[in-house]
Amino acid sequence: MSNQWQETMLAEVKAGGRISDQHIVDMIRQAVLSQRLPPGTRLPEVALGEIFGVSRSVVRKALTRLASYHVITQQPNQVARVCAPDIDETHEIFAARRLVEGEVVALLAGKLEPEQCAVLAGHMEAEKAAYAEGDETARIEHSLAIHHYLADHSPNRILGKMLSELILRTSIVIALYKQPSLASCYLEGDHDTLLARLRDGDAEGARRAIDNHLASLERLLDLRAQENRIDLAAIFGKLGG
Amino acid sequence: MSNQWQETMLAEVKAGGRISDQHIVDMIRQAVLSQRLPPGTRLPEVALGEIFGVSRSVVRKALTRLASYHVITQQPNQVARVCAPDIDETHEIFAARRLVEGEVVALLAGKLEPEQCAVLAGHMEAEKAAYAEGDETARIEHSLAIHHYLADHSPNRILGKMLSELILRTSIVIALYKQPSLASCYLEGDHDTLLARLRDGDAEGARRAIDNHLASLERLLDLRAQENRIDLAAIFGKLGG
DNA sequence: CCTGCCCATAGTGTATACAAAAATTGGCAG
DNA sequence: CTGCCAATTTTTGTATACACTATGGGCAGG
Repeated sequence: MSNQWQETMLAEVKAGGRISDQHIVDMIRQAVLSQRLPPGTRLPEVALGEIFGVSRSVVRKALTRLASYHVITQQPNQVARVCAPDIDETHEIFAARRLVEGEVVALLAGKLEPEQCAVLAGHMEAEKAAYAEGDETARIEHSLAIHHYLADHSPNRILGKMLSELILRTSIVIALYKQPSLASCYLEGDHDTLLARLRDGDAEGARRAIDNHLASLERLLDLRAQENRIDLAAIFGKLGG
Repeated sequence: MSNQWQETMLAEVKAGGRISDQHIVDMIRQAVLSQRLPPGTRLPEVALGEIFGVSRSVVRKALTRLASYHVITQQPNQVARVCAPDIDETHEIFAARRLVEGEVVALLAGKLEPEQCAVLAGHMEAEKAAYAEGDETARIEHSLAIHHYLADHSPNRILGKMLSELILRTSIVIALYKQPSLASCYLEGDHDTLLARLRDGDAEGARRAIDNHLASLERLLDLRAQENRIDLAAIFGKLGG
């Protein structure tokens, strides 16, 4: 449990000063988003308390909220863990996100100011560059920034919040089910097509673009016969060690 | 603060036995759904603790979760209150619900077993009867049962959960903005039309039916120039008392 | 009569103690 | 060597104490 993300958080704590449950929620969410803490990771309350320099009360509040957001699972008397949705749930997450993000971009089509489009375009450029350099961490960062930007600027703020949550859950399942053979889940041109439709004010085109994008992304995952995926990993781990 | 719902809850507590935060969440949610606790109601932690016979720890956990579900609002150092969304947010809630519930019924079209349709038909009959008798409480109960049944049986469970939450939030805004002149928000035939489309397996028809239904419902509310709605209530209260 | 300040009260924020449940480890028997 | 049981440790569940913040009412001053 003495991993990388802990040190990152600790550093941030020491720099920032007072820490509230909101900060803890944000940090853990960020760590999950950027796939620094993988699905299934144990999150004991005392350990988190020591890391953040607060008592269990605050940690518990943060964990309760993270559970509401479906970032972690909490079963009675058991340690909280980062969610690890099964295959069925993964399909449902993607379907829900297609619906919600489709509506958000449809609402957004033709409503973005030029400078807002420029922000999106900037992230797209950066994403492309990061992909070219093979910097997958940076690429994910910019890809997420694009989708979160859409969520944050949704004319319907409720759909925006829903989309934020679905982006997070999508990140989790990508971390879980990404085909090991693939170095990246980059889909060349998808984001550019979307931006073009948004600029044109083509609501239905934007919806289709996002729908295609997410469908392609889902296809990049390995979502067959789950059964022993985890058991195999354990076995290989033993053999390798 | 010594209202009706408290007694109902207390009775349930004495009957049931041990109470967990989940029970508290359910009871408060139910009380909000059935409009027994109106928007803006104060929910102090100690009072709730005494009512349910638990300490603030448990109450706090329940409140944290209710805040995540947007049932209550929690601002630092202030007492929790039942949410009272403004007009803009009300429109957004309805728009989100149209999208989500539309998709749910589209997915459900042609997939319901005859006995499931019978359950729905039963609630619709009961709703109609309650309306005829002027029993608005019972009518709301059955109307909610219909929509919750759809949510609970959504093939996509994630959309189902989202719909549940949106139904709850819709109840809140109806309680807030219902035109005082209207005795009921009953829309004759809407639910029957929906059931017919579901039976026929007409996905798009079902989507349209729900969309119409919700649009009509929204139109029954008084969503003009909010400004002094609350102030007026306070003034009338003073004059009346 | 109205306004602004101050204090009493109510209520939340956080830490901590103790109890109970789950996970782990070790040893022991087969 | 394997499987099972028990003791130990880890971890969560709940209550409670104390500190801090907001709220409302009364009082002095204008």
